[in-house]
Amino acid sequence: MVNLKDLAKELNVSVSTVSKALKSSHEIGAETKKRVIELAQKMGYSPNPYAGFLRHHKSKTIALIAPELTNNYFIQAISGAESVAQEKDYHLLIYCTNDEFAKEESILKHLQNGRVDGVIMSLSTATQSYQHLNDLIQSGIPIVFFDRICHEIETAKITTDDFTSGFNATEHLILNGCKDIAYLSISENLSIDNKRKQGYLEALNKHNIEANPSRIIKCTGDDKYNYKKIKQLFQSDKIPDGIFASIEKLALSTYYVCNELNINIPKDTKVICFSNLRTAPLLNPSLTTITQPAYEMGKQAAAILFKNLDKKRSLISNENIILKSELIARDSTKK
Amino acid sequence: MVNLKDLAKELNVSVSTVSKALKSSHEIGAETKKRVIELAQKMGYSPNPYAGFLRHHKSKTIALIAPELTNNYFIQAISGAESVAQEKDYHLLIYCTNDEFAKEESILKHLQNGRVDGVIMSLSTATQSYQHLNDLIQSGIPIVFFDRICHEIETAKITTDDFTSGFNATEHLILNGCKDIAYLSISENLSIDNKRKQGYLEALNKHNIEANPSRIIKCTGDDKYNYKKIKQLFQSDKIPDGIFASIEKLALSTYYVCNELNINIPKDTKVICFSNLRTAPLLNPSLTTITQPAYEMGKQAAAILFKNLDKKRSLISNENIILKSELIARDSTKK
DNA sequence: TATTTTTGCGAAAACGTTTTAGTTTTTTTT
DNA sequence: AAAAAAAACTAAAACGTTTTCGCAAAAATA
Repeated sequence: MVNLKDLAKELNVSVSTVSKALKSSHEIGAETKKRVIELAQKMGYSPNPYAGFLRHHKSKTIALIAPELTNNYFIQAISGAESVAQEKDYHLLIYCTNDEFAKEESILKHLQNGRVDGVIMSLSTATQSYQHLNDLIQSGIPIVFFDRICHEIETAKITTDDFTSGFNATEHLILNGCKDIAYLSISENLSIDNKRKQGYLEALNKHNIEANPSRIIKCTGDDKYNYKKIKQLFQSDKIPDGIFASIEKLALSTYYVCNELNINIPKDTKVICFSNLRTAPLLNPSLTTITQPAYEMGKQAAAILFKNLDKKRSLISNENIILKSELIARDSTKK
Repeated sequence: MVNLKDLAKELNVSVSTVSKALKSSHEIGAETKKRVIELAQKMGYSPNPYAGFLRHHKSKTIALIAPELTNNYFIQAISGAESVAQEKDYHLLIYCTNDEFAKEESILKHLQNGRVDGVIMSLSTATQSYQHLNDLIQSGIPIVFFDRICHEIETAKITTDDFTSGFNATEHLILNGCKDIAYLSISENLSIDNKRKQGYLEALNKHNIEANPSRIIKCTGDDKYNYKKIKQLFQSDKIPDGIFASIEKLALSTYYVCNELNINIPKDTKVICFSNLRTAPLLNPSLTTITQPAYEMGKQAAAILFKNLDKKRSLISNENIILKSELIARDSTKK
């Protein structure tokens, strides 16, 4: 790997001359500049990013932390963030917490030493304390949250209109004839889950349907467990005539359960869920979804982070950016 | 951000003492070690990764370059690589080429300065020359290829048994009654595509079916274009009774076309494809797939890269690791 | 007790940049 | 012609580590 010293020696000039020539400083004569630039080109010189860091303390790198990677929502968000990073000539580190609090803590601790200039993240479902987040921010590294945000921390947060979407989803089921709707919850720790649930409750309330606490099913990150839980739901005397799944995989588990138990969707029970599944129209039956603008959310999260990185101060002021989700009605909720 | 100097000043010892104490060097007395470690803990010291790089020239970072991110195969592979990186205490940079050659070139050029210790990559469909790959390797940064590999470069390559799988897929269609099978090709530049196609041709040959060149449909990265091309195929006088799609999205386009044209799968035409779609069993009809062990491929690619990073020399010796794909028969190819 | 060895620590160089503060030479101004 | 200013370049410090070398004091050995 060729460095400034190599170039300097070859040209019989000093290292500082080479450095300045490459930055086209006015201190260097036209002739010298030309020679330096040509040789640098020829020898394939590229400044060492880590040496540069030591001077100006900018790593040109950001991190994105997600609870899962193999998830249609997150991968689209990552893709959005990646596109902005690439455009800004930044580098993007990816970390996955696997929805484990310990891993989330450990990852954040590893980032406290200046490896990255900023962080974009979505909380793990297991996260209930926020010390690790505050620590990172205190050490001068800003965080922007998206989707699974942390209200307790002052910074920018990108979400969708979860309450409204939860309300609309539930009302959509009601308007299609559902009277006994179950809500599949992913985690009480998550604000998005709570908002969606509140929308659900509000819609029931508006339509004078009494909310039944036993119809709020607490699911987890474990597919097997969820499957069992949902199966129980459909093996009881009275099965719900509508399912509102807070996240995609809970709806898919519902599909599998209904397949096994020979329950017809949408005749016996209707299903709607938050989802970024591209094959939703091709499912059997096609799945009614509330689709979040995941790619756009990733883009905006990155954009707002970069906007703040340009400033001096590392604290990002509190800001809630709320994008709209789209309800796409398909056969799984047909009357 | 607290550094060694801060700790040294606070404890009235030298910087080198602090450094050694933290590495638990035998040169430092037990008492001093304890004081240093305790203060470091208290002040939240974490060594600056970039300063360290300058000494030992290890960035503890690798890059993964993929042609797309929003793709079930690649995201699983990324997830596999991420898990290994995290286990090895490495950091993973993600880059997406969008299947553009220029972007692939530019990304690789940006990595030549030592930002990463190694690269895991899958070629863009547009890549036909390999200078940029050789340049990177020449500059001391090893590359491991997975799936969309480059035969022309000596290094480790992780693939699946594409020829055999292509053969099996085609034979599966034939055994289910297909006599006129179209192959949807994604790019002639890609070795995986060629291998799959050869498997297809070999199966036809074995079963005494004459290969028809017009049944090899050259698709691209553009969904709209592919849709049109496939639609044409199904609007001709004689439609194929079997479709073997080289990649997932071409099968999905086929589903959409058949939906629109009211062509019944599997009655009118059967469909099989390479796919890592988790909802394949839930599609209408459920989709017969050849599923690659994507997560495992990502893991192995990372593992073999790390194994070589431990060694001194940066050249990875030629090695072809071939994993098995699995054909999962579902309704889309039912007799 | 005199000598050697060990222990515990510090000074300084090195990694590859950038930047500040010179220094020399040339050019311009008075 | 003397003084000032500008141009073109260099030396050296700095960023935060690690590591080599050196040195003094203490401990072990002769």
